[in-house]
Amino acid sequence: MNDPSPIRKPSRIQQRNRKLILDAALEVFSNHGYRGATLDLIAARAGLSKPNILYYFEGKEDIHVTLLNQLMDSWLAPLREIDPMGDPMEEVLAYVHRKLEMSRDLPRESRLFANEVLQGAPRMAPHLETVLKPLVDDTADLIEGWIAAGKLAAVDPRHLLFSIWATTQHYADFDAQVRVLMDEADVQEGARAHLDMMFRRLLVP
Amino acid sequence: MNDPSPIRKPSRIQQRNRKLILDAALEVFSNHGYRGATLDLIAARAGLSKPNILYYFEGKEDIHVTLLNQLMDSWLAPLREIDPMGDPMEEVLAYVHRKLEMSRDLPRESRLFANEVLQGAPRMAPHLETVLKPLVDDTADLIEGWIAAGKLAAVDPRHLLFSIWATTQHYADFDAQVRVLMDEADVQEGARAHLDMMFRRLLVP
DNA sequence: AATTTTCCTGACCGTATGGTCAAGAAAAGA
DNA sequence: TCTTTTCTTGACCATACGGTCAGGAAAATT
Repeated sequence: MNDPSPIRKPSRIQQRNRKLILDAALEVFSNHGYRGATLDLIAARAGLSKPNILYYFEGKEDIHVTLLNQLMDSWLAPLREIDPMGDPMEEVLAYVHRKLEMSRDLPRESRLFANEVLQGAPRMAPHLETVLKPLVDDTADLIEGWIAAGKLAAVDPRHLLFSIWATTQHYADFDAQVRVLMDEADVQEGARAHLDMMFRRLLVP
Repeated sequence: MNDPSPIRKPSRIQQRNRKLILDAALEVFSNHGYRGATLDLIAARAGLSKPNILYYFEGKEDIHVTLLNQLMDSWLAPLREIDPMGDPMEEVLAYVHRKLEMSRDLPRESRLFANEVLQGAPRMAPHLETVLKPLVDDTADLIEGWIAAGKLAAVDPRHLLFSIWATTQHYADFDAQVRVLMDEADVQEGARAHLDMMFRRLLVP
């Protein structure tokens, strides 16, 4: 009479190996896309055998979905941090800076996300609808309130968010191109100054 | 004594079928990425048999590279159209608008390019170096000249280009996400107004 | 120590996929 | 018309890949 789904806290080995696998998978998926990634590659990078990978996850898709779910949280955190009580201009600019820092510190996550959306978000559509959309709707309302209060120039909040996402993530997603075109060592600082100026000028009432 | 590489003008059948194949391949590569695309899919979409595909192209990679090479031209055309004799502000804004229109009219090309660069541009690095970089260098010089003449605000020309590319291509590359977040019918017009305002405010001296 | 549970792997399987080939069908050239 | 060249395909091949399984090793539990 075995319990079909015994709720057991994961052992130390389980925690370690799942982490190893997810980290390896993030590397591989973000570099090769879903189809380009192979279990053998993930296994090799994780230092585990392929059957052992399948012991911890149900399959390739399970790993991918797990990564995407984890990603969503850390990905949207900066958006949730916007303080409705703060100064509108500074809140938005701080958000831009946080997103740019994420692009530098978590480029694999950015590329994983880009890959998924680029293919039409086949494994993430529900999450976009249930998690991202409500948050964006709230943020749009907040920004519209700030605009109505005369604190920000009149812009479409959604197009503003698109611009912020596009410009900041560009440095992670199109890194290969950026590196060809910029010899400079400090791309990050140039980007920071540029985006700060761009969004400041856009939003000043 | 057969000439090993007889320079023959392509027959009508050859022209038609190569076009069919490239169009089908563009569709498939841009939707599934390089690894996700299969010759069977391309063949089915082109209405030809798989061996026939291989009669016209040496292999999968050959098709992909051919597409990328063709892409580069049409992709950079709007940049070449910037007129050094024109009004700086209007030239840059016209470029933004052209890029946005391309994003709407040629989304497959945009996604093909994005896919390739996302994976580190493994099949396009030479082209970026030899074709894109010189053009960007020239354009950067042009913009710096305009800035020095007091016609535009002082911005880093390369970061400006990144911002233009990122924001305009976003509507093609992240279409799946845009569609979730915007119920509106006319995303294009909203984007046009938004980007016009953003870059105008950024660049006004 | 004995037993149970968890963890791990070599060998294997079915399918998908890029690519080949021999030979026939259709155009083009004479 | 006859011949040559171009075009087309069904059948086939080798490899890669996601996934399975039986059984052994290592931990944990008793």
